[in-house]
Amino acid sequence: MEQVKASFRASLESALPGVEILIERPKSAEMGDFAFPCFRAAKALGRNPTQIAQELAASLTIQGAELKATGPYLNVQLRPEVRARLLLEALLGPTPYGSAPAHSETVLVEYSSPNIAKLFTIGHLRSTMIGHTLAQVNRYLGCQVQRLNHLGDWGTQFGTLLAAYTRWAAETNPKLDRDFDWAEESSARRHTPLFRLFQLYVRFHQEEAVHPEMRDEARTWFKRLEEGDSEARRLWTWFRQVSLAEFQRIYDRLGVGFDAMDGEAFYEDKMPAAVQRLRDSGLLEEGEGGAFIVRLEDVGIQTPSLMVKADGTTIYATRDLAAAIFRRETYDFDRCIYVVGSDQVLHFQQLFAVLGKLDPWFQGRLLHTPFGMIQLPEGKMSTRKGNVVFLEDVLDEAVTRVMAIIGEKNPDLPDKGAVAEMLGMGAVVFFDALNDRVKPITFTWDRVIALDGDTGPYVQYAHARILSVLRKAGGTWVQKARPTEALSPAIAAVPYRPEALPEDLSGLEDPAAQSLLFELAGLPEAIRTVQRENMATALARQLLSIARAFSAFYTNCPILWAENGPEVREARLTLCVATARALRQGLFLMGIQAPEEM
RNA sequence: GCAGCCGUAGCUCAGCUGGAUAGAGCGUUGGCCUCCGAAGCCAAAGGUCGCUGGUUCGAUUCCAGUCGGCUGCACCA
Repeated sequence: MEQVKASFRASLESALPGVEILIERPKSAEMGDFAFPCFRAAKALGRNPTQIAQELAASLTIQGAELKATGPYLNVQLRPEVRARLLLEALLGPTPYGSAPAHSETVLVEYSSPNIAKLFTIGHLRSTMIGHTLAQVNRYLGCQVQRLNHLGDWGTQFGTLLAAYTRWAAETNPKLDRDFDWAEESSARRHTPLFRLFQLYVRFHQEEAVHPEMRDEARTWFKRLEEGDSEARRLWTWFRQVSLAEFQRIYDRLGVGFDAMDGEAFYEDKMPAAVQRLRDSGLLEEGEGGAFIVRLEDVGIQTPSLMVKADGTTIYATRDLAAAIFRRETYDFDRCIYVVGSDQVLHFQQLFAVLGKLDPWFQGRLLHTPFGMIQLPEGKMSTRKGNVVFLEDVLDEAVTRVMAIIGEKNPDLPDKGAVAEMLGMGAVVFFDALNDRVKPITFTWDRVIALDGDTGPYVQYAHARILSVLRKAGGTWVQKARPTEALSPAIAAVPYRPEALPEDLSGLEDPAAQSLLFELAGLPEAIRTVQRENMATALARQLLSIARAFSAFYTNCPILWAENGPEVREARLTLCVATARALRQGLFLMGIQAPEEM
């Protein structure tokens, strides 16, 4: 495939010296495999693009392909059997399709980053899954990736929690004691210590609205924590432990993992040095009320970055500063991607500006990939106010709905629970990836857990149907579509195993088969788009196109019919194997599993 | 007030660094299971791409302005 493109390019370069050659991918298989728009050439030569296309079509030749001038476009259309041969060779041949050689670029992805002592809401899904996909795709494309979970385990919010706990823990619920065995009741989420802590947190904010003086109480507690007060530290450690146990269960369900879980507290002892560096470089100035700030007007940011509060304590900007400096020393990274909501764009602009002033090394290496918030139909979600949708409720509801459908359509399915879990996660996670990450999402159950149409289960269904055909085909067909080892979140790619191709591929001349091949050809580019744009949309959409093309192929081209002859059967089964692998690989990069039956 | 993001079919959204008839899903209407899984397939209807200018051979895409919506604007994260 790539050789054909290269030879097309070479022919064009010799025919049109001095003209920049940009080869595009046509919109559909009927137009061809490669397209050369002649507009630039026309401008450079001062001639009519349609005429140029016609002349080129007449004068050039490409082995195994037809050159067609369609208006101002010069299209290369491979002969069906050549196209099938080249693409299957690329998909199943000795070299994994679309992979890139490993290179030394080190990419850090900071994502998920939940706050300790709060429950995962549907809002946390976005950072977690976008980050996971970016980590997977960058690793797949050969980068050295470090997955960082910047836990929100420090800050004034802990003052709030400590104040709330010491005020009301005993009266609210005697069982919410520091010695409470959280494992005892962990099955009932609404009764876990984490949920009770969450309730205390909400209550404090409610009462604080009436009694503003309580705010000082929280601030004092945080100061005690920051100064190393033993009681504050002891409670903090317990809060953290309880929270992490809860978080881990959700990460396990989503198949998400991390290489480092250093939270904000980890950087606590690294902040003084960071602040001192700012001071030494003359960037730190005293602002209103005795706080210390870095002015950024000269780089177009009117709001200064506050680094030390008037009471001498730190702020999240200080911790992000220390974290970036630490990460430079630890990883010597080429890129650091912060997957954080779009409500924090200003914060990251400030942070990057401060770091850039402090050390030009940081310039161009830091990237904030913002994403839109999830809102409820009635407005913004607020943990403090308590009107939130918990992520685990959404995951559970998705699984429940899938179970109901399985009970109706495939009641004899073995291992229903595991399959329902894969499909439920698939629905929720795929939905998150489907659209541009910067756009806000209004949460409704039916949207987020849709199971028909452009959804994860649609792609999973196509995969399951392929496996069903391969099972019926017998022999080793199923093995060919299976990975060689169990998949885990720690690896970025489904293990690759080359396959020999049949001699005769005439069974793939049908337009539906050709169309499927065309969509499969688009997968590597979609994966590179994910890396370039730092969002999974292109990959999710390409998988849908492949699944759709497969469904059409499946209904139009009988695979197992004996009257077709063994050559046709083998060619179509081989295409099935290639499709199953592509779907499984693509879903896996997104953190979605593909069951063989559903 | 200043800054950023977003306005594409009834609804939810794609549209790849400007380019071939603007594409999907949901919903609506009508077809398709005595042959591989109907969680599916096929077809129809539905759009002056918010508005006005500008750049260009060519703008949904780039620029300016304008209207509408969302977000942020120092001691929360």
